Amino acid sequence: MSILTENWEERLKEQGYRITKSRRTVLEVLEASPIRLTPEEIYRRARRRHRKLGLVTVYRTLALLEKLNLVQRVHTEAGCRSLTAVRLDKGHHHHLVCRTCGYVEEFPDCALGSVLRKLQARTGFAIESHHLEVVGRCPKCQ
Amino acid sequence: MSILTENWEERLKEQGYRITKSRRTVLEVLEASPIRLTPEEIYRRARRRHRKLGLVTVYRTLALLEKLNLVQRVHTEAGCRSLTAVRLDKGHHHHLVCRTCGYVEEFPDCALGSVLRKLQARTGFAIESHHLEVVGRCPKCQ
DNA sequence: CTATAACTGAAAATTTTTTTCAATAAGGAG
DNA sequence: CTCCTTATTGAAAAAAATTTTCAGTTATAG
Repeated sequence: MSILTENWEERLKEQGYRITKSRRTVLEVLEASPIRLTPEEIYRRARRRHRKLGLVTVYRTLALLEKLNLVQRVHTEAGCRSLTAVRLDKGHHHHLVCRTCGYVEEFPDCALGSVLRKLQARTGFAIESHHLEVVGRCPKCQ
Repeated sequence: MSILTENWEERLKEQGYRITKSRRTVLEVLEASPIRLTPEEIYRRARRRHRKLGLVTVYRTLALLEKLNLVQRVHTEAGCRSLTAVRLDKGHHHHLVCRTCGYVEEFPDCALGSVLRKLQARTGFAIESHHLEVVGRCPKCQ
């Protein structure tokens, strides 16, 4: 369990949300998975622990966990439906994703500071954020 | 018109595809738009020039143009449905996107070479590609 | 323990995308 | 230019993904 998700209950409570079996289960499923999962996959896995769980609740829970930055969407050319748990509480990080099995690894360093400053100067944009996704094959899938 | 899209007809023909009014119109709509567009938006604009065009054909055409790298998907937190024309034929490039109006600007320099080499060495991944999206507010929207 | 407001599941609705299939049209051969 | 083959198209239907509605349930503050 990561630094971040250790205190997920507090995070929810702080904002007035309740701690429920559905939320706990969805988060546990994502935490336990080294690979990215779609809402449907999360639903199937979560139902093994929580029989009455509905797919709708999975969607709602994912939206909440995403808003609280406990969970993130993984963007790839194949689609942007799957999600992964946020494991580092370092704030800024990106994803290294295996094209074959979906394994996701976080990495904190992107060294884009100076590139973005130049880009901002050149274009006149007020740059607010950026999103980097690195795709390859993990050691097992090579 | 960009270097790339100047010879889109040849590109299609090379691969055995035909040049049709639908394909021409969809590509023209995307080329003429400084902002990213969803399939639905492309359909609405394209129909002004090509009345009988069907939404299905827009989807099929976009899939083809994407495969041929004449068009690209723009990924943002708000969703990954919209597309933009590829304007530079420099090969590698990324997108700077306005959060407010959807204006898209390409930029070629990401300076990630050494970061990716280190990442590959550290993780054992065989890194194949990466995707960077920078979000901000364009000069007009600030 | 109780009250209350958040949360839930099921069903239905909506939105997005894909498939099917008969009709049409692009473009090479002649 | 005309014919022929085959890619392409539009419409309808189907499938897939996501969201809304609503009545019943449950977490938790007091």
